[in-house]
Amino acid sequence: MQGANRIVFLSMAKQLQHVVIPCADARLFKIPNSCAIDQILYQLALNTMSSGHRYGAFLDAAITAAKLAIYATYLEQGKNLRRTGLLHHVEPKRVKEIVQEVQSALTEGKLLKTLASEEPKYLICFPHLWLKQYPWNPGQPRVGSSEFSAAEKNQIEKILPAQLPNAGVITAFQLTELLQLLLVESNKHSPSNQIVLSEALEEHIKLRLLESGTVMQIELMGVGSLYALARTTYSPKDKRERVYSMLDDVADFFRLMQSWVDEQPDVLRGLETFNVAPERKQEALQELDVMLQAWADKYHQDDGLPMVLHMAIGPEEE
Amino acid sequence: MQGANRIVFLSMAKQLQHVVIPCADARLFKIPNSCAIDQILYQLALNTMSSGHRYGAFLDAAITAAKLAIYATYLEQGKNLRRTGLLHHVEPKRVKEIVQEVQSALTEGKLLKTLASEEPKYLICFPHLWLKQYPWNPGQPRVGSSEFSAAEKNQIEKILPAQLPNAGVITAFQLTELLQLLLVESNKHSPSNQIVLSEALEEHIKLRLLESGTVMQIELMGVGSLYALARTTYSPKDKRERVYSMLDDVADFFRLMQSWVDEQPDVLRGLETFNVAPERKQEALQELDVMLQAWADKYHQDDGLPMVLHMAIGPEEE
DNA sequence: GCGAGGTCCTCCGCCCCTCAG
DNA sequence: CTGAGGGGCGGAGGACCTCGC
Repeated sequence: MQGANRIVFLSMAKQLQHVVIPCADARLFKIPNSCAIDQILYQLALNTMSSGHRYGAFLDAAITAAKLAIYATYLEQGKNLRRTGLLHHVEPKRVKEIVQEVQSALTEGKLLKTLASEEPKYLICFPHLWLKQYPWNPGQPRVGSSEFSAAEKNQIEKILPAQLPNAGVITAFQLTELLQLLLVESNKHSPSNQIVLSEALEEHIKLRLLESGTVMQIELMGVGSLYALARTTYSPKDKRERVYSMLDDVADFFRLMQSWVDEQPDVLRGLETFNVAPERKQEALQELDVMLQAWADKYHQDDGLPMVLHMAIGPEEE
Repeated sequence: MQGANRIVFLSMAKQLQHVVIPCADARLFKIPNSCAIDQILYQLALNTMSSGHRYGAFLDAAITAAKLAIYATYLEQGKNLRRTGLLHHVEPKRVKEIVQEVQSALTEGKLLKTLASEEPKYLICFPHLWLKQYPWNPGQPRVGSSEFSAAEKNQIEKILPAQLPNAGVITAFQLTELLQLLLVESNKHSPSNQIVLSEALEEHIKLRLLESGTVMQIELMGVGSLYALARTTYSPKDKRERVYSMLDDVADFFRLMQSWVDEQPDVLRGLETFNVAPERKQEALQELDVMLQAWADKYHQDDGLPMVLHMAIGPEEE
């Protein structure tokens, strides 16, 4: 393995631009026999899972939400296990476990299995860990491993893109080590919910990192692969910012609508459906935008009650 | 059992107004370590489960949503089982099962476990079935069972509220029979997803019916209970209409925001935060309402493109 | 790389029962 | 009617392996 005069052939450094079928509306099919909640759940699942969360993580989050709902009922029903169980069709024994789990989360700070803000930590934190563990300064060889001769290292570097973060190029083994380390750190941070890095999980994470363009794979003919850090942040799509805004908006919109259902004062729901002439569409949207801002400005007063307004407008469905 | 001169004492006909702890914000606790998606899931769980859906039904719906997301990825990835599995950390074998399940739902019309499909039909349809099976006409005795003497029947009827649907009063046994029948009908309608009426499930449904005020229980001292239909519709809270509107709004708002993320044309997102003086609040909200309608009217044109606008405004969180 | 097949373990959604306060 | 035990079944998430293409 240790390179004598072995010839290192490099395939194109590829950023794994996989064939993505131009089937952008794959996700738009109508769910047969569904209601509004089903639609919302589907939207959530799409956003969650296509941003890199595991399938199981989404299910866990949904289960956690349901457990919290059970806990809320439990409190509302005067801490009556049996009754709560009956209302939700859950075994009283199970209700008790759930209540204890939620309580220990609320008081002792134990963590529930939520999506915990962000993308999976092992994806978000990965670039930072790499930069820390394998720093690189201009002038040094990128390839740290002693498996390669100076000539080989040179050859490898030639094929790398010009603009790379200041991080070393590492071997497959080192990559696995990094992932291992990441999980250990992550587990240290949250003592419950211990994750073990199974082979299956490792492969999943590697594919996510490659597919998102965070990591770049350099194939060496016959002797495995090297890996380079391509970006300092994990970002599955460049729409990231917009996706976050969307989810925040939806969550807060939901909260407001719930207040509206509960007939809280000072909450207004607006719903307008109408038809607009195509040629006046832009004009209309622009006028609305200006109008709203003017309205908010007009009534704004620094020491007043903080208010928030959410709005979305677009073509009607069907 | 068959009544001779047995004295039938009735406890107060009770509509089971159970003690509800004035802990209306039980459901408002902050989820530790959560993100927007977690909040949305929690809102969904609360609404789903407090409207009578089973705990397991919500989980099933979430699982179905995740399966659909997997199917979407599968299509996007050019029908590559292994890759899809890797991306979402699911066994390829499992992916295959999921794909087949979704496909047979889309093509053969097999039903997925959505909330709509399992919409507590057994709650919604129950009053109608009762009316059909045990009709009652003014003048007849309400109590059909031959277990009771005319005097006893009279005694029972005196205790009933004045305004009841035109349905007979039935025994516990007949109630169970009704539930049984309901499940059979429901299963006939959807050959997959067979539900069996276990004792636990029966108790769950009965409590839901009582707790929602759909059914009324009349306790006979020592000799079991009778049941009367109190309303012709199942409505857990009187907020039902508003809840539906909310969920529809949120789902459609979500759809529009998704279009905004994808930078579709003609989609506008609006977000305004500002402070308003308490004394001008009402004025401001009213002006906004009027302004929006005027705006929609101004640009409306019968043969134009159908557009929809969603808005919610209220106090900011915290 | 891909699909197809098999095996294992564990958790948990459900089902039922009893008994003491 | 409540809590607190008991026992049991089945499905499915998760992980592992080999084989043939």
